[in-house]
Amino acid sequence: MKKHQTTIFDIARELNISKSTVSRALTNHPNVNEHTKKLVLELAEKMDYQRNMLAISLITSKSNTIGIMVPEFRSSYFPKVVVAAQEEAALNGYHIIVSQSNESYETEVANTKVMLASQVDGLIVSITKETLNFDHLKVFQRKGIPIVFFNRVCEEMIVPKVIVNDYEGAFKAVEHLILTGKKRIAHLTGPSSLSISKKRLNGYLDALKKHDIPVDDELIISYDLSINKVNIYVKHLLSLKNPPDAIFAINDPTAIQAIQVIKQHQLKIPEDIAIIGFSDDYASALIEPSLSTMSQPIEEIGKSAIQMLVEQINRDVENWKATTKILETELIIRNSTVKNHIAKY
Amino acid sequence: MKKHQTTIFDIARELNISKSTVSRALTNHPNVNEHTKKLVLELAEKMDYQRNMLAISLITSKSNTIGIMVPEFRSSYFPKVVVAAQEEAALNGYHIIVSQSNESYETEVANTKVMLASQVDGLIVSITKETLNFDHLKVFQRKGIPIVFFNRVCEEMIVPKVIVNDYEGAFKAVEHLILTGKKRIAHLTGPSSLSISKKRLNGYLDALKKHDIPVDDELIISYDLSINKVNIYVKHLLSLKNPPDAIFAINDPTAIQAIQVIKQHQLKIPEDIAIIGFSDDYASALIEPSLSTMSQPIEEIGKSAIQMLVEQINRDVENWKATTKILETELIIRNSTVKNHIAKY
DNA sequence: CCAATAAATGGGAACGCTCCCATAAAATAA
DNA sequence: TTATTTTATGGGAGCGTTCCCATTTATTGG
Repeated sequence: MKKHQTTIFDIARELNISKSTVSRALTNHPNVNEHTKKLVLELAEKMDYQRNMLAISLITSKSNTIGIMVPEFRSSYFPKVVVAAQEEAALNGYHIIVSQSNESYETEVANTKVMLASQVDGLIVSITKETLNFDHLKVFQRKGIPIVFFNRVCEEMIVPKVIVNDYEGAFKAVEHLILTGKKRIAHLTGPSSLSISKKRLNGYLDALKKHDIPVDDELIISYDLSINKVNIYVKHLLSLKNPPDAIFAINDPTAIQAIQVIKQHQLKIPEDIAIIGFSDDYASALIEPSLSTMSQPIEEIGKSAIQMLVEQINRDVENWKATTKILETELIIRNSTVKNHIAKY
Repeated sequence: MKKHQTTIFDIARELNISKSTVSRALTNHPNVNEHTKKLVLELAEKMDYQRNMLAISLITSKSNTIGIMVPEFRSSYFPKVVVAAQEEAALNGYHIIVSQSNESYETEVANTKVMLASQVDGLIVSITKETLNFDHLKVFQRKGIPIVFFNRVCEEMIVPKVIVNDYEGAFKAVEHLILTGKKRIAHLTGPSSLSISKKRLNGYLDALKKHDIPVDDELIISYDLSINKVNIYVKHLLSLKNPPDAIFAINDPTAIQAIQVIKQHQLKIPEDIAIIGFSDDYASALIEPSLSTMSQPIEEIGKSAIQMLVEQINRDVENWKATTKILETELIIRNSTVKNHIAKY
């Protein structure tokens, strides 16, 4: 049980002045006697006084808190975004409260209530793979609390978004595989409810089309992103009568898992089968063989999302903007697609 | 600018009843007419009502917020702890606010003020490598706000702590190197201000002593944990007239970096030089050669810290306990110390 | 049918602070 | 010296709740 915390009233009593004067001294208000101010400041220090942001937030109806909602923390992607967002938020005088929904729609909805109750001034969110209904997020718009989406965005809501050019990233990844001579390229993708799945799939399809490679539905596997299932699907691909000579995985964890399976099958990477991922996770450069991938500017994503959110927070609801910031991806060639490639990084 | 948020007063006005009745309906108080309650609940739902935790926290002087202070987010260790802590906190009805001090004492002190102003109910903290004075943390004790340390603890403060058995972990790691036949074992350690550095160093020394291996100060390098400096020190070690045949690194990022350098020097791992780390980072199993390491129960650490903190929060200050929970490490043998070892994991 | 008890409701204070308005004290102008 | 401005201070309301006490309304017993 917390003790009584020193309040401006305690200081006022001690100094025999009014709480108003103490408040002024503490907030650097011009109308205070320098001497009084000094006394107050010294006593405040001595009494371990710390202003109660709860009370201030209540008055100003501004909590200086930004909520961050992410679907999971298993891959390194979301933790990295959160870290970058936290830093940028701090620079802007906000602190963050983070909720993670474990890819569950129900949890996401529940977390939404917590955010509301905590009086967040704004929200940056990446939805779960299950989220199809967005009423729980639209509440925020109605209440005049801005939202910025990143990575996994809601297409039907007209709000700011920060994404990477998934289509083009996928296109470049697949084209890279083609240019290294691969002809039967499989694609391990996520659920079609996520726009990133759709966009990356389209990039994949269009790259094949451009190079006149026929699309084989057998080689396109859409799964729920639970990493332990990758084994099954990769084994399945390898067991086809006409197996793929390359795999484009929707993200690096998937690709890394695929590499493990392929190594167990004694196949040579990239000669027998090449692999490319998406996101450039920390481990991708370290794994053997090192993983070619499309890098995303993850820190930039977290930072931009916060910046766009802070702008919205400071705007009246009528002046809300709904710009979508599209960041570019970059092809990182490593040994999983090109033997003995000397990596830039 | 946020709009006016629905309050119990708005609901009361609409229904022509008093705010007290609305409050009772909303909090499941026994003394409300079932019918009134139903009306209130329905209208609350319709008006997107959400209780204002700020106001409630102000009254109850309980914010249901736990502060987490960590020194950095570059290694995967602290993010993992934070994620685990967040989950456990949520289970206990708390949300967390995280601050990261970037290994700066000044920032740590500043963050401390934010925590206080945010009225956290408790704090779990791992100090920076620079922190030698603990006044900023002792304030919390005086105010009756409990602290639990983890990983990098403050020895002079008598509060609960969650650590791993660093001494024994180091001892086992070094003994493992000795048992694989290594005789000149270097140690890359952190600054001596951190108790983990001291304890791991002692484990290292005692393991050598037990096996009658002379200590060579030339082989013990203490550095500030900025990962880019590892290159310099490892190169230095390799250039010695009598270079080491093994390295025990204080943590996995250091070990991984060391592996990169050693590979550049065309030395064979583990034949020419073996490496062992500490913590079992995600990348350690994936790197080539895979890294032997002492695994720590990271999730367990975050979870325990929160549990111990919550217990303290619910106790009166006079009954505060100061138990130290020591978790065990486990030797994970991989290819950086034993050629072609079939890993358990 | 009226007193006594139970159930339901209303109103005020309080949490710690800021902000506005009123007042008091000091400094300047007439 | 008195009026006027400036500077410094005090007091009250309000932010959105909960909690306590008082009051009203409904229910039960004699």
